This record gives sequence, C-alpha cells and structure tokens, in this order.
Amino acid sequence: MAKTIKVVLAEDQGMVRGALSVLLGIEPDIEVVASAADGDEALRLVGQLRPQILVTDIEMPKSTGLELTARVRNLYPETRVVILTTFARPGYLRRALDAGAHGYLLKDRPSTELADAVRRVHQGLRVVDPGLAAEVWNAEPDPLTDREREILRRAGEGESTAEVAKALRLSDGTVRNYLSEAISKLGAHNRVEAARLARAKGWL
Amino acid sequence: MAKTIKVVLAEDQGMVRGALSVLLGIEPDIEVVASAADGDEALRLVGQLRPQILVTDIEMPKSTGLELTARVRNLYPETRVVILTTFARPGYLRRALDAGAHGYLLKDRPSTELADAVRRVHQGLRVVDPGLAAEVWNAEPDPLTDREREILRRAGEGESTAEVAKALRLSDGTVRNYLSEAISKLGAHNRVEAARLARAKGWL
DNA sequence: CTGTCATGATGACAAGTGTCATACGCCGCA
DNA sequence: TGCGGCGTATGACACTTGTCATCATGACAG
Repeated sequence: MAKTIKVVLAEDQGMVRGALSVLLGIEPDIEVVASAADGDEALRLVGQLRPQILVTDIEMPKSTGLELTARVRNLYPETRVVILTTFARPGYLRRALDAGAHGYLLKDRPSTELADAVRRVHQGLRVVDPGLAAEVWNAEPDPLTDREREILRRAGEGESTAEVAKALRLSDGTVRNYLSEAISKLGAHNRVEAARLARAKGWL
Repeated sequence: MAKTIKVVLAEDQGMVRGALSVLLGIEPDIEVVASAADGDEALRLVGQLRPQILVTDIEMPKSTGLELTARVRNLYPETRVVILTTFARPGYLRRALDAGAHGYLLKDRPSTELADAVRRVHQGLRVVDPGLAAEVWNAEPDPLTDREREILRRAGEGESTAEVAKALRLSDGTVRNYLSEAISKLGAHNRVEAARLARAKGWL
C-alpha cells in the first residue's frame, strides 16, 4: 500500500506510548513518524513533520491535549486530531470538539478501534465514542448551584460541617441545608457518595 | 530461540491491553497466551494456562492486581508476577512485594523495559523500579491492619457504617471501632479525611 | 409587580458517627 | 507458658450529620 498515513503520537506514559506506537506501526497504511511525552514537544513535532494525524492523550505535562488540539487547529489545520483518553466525561468531549478535535476515543475501547479511528479521521470523518456521544445529548445538566457545589467539594475532601461553615462564613445549619439539598439532588445517601457521584459526572 | 516465555496479561483498559499485548508479542522469545480485563478473569486464565509470567496492572475492577498477586502466589506459585502500574506509591510497592510479586514496573518507563523485565523475572531475578525501591526504605510503613484498610476503603467510597457492616458481616459497632482506630492512626478528624490521607500514601 | 429561585438563617428531631472501656478467642513468638 | 496483636463484640455517651418546616432577603424574568 503506497498511501501511508503519517501519525504523531502524544502520550505521557512511556510504556503506553511505546506500545501504542507499535500497535499503530503494524498497520500497513499507518506510520508513526514521531512520539512525544508532553504537549509542547508534540506541538513542535507536528510543526516539523506535518503529519496527517495527531493522536493525543488529554492529561499530560506542560500543556494538555485540549490546549494542544486548539493550537494545532490554529497553526497546522491540515493535521487532524484524535483524542485518546481514559476519561469518559461529557465535559471533556465537549471541550475537545470545541477545540477542533475530529476524534474522541476512550482507552477502554478495544485496541483494534484505534487504527480504524485514525483511518476514518484521515478520510475526513468524525469519530466519537458512541456511548459518550449519546451522553452529551441527554447530558443531564449539573443540578447543583454554585454554593452547593463549593460546599460539597469541601465536604468531599474531608472538611467537617463546622470547618466549611467557618471557611465560607456561613452558619452551621446553612451548610447542612446545602449538603442535604445536594445529597437529595444527586440521589445519594450521604455527603461522601454525593461527592463521588458529582465527581464522576465532572461536576466538581 | 525455541524457549518461549508464556505470559498472561491483566489490564483493564482495552486500548492499553491490546497495545501491550502486541508490544510483548513482537519479542521472539515471548508469547502472550491470553489477556484479561479484570482480576478474576486473570486468575481463571492463569489457572487454565499456567503461564510462566503474569503481567498485571494494580487498579482493576473485581479484584485488584495486589489481591490477584497474592492469590496467584498461593494457588499457582510457579507463575511469577510482574506488576505494571501508573502509581509510584511506596505503599503499593511494599504491598506488591509482600504479596509475592517479583517485578514492579512503572508505566512511566520506556516501553523497551517491559520485555526485559519479563525476561529477568523469568530467570528468577527481581525487577523493581530503582527510584521507587530507594523510597521504600525511608517510607513510613502502613499503620493499618487489613481489616481497617478494607473498612476505610469502603467508607471512603460512601458506604455507610451499616452498609459496610452488612457487606462484611460484622456488627455495626465493630465497624465503628475500626474506623475510629484508623482515623486515630492517620491523625485525621473523620473517615473522609482518613481515606484521603491513606489514598495519598498508597495504603488503600 | 408578581412569581420563582438562590442565598442564608433558625430550631427541632432523627439518624449516623466517633470515642472509650471492656471483654473474649485465636495465633504466633519468646 | 505467657504476652502482645488482631479480630470481633457490646454498651454508653457525646457529637456530627441529614431532614424538614419555616422564614427573610435580593435578583431577575415575565
């Protein structure tokens, strides 16, 4: 196959970076021309090598995959970006698409999907994890008010009602009211579970 | 090279699992005979296939890599275990070695080290990340007993005292005793803070 | 200007949590 | 053989947390 898709790979964990590189490299039509351990290095490599595709993690040192995506979008628009991440958070997906990503793939998915996603994005298609895409539309919006969120966050870190009240200069009872409200909105049974649920949704 | 090292791989993220499998598979002397997405499946596969090496992540559904290591150690001692994890926590390393692991490798390291580590462990050597090994000697040891740890873990996820008691078939009061003890040992003021502190040290 | 909503408060009660003393059996180590 | 540590339990007490009713204020949309 003459037509080769050039890919740059950005991923901070060396072991995973190397393994993904091999995984993509065995495909006859894909060539990993370089890989980077952080966002800045990745941007430099994309500028130098002008790959058709950049595959990038989100959580990386120096600059995140989301920042990287936006920069690549502006500076080298001919390179399309596939986000590859652990996090199935609707908030991340939305921000990734806003930043101009063409693909959003979860590390949970079978490894066979990666090369496929690269090919599809190379052909100009969008590839978004189906479960996650659905979630974004149903997207229950964050039911918490700012106050509730802030108080739940602190309580979720281990601050007692009294400590939260002092820190925010509220009465003790008010803090308990907000927590009660938050617990009820989230369908939890106590502050710890409430904080955990909210965190999972990306609301904290 | 006739002698092939049979490996079972346990890692919950499909993408990483597939990629690591390919990475190890390209080595002429290593064969990945199966891979699992959780601890229970991994244990089953080890029992069935009796590989020389099990490469496992720590944080997995159903049972963790540390529990898995202990079980493999007891049931199939001829299989040696290499832990492959994101977490450079001394507590994890200590528990991994206590559980009978022969290798402890970080996902941060270059991917070339994985096959090497597998070979060394297969030869009967121990392979431990050097930076982490140093830390273990200075590190305060985990002050929690197994029971305290398990109970604190559950409480830290939002289970109430009553739920924990039911799940572990303990009396309500006993659970509160353990939590009280754990909170005091960790110098925390409540279960949430205690869980947070323990997690940061790698004790949960 | 009226209804709705977020913020903030109080008081009361029920439920859950943290602490302490005390106790028993088991195991391993000296 | 005895001591210490672990696991488990009970009862009692104080304290924290969760729920509910009720109220007051200010902002904002209709």
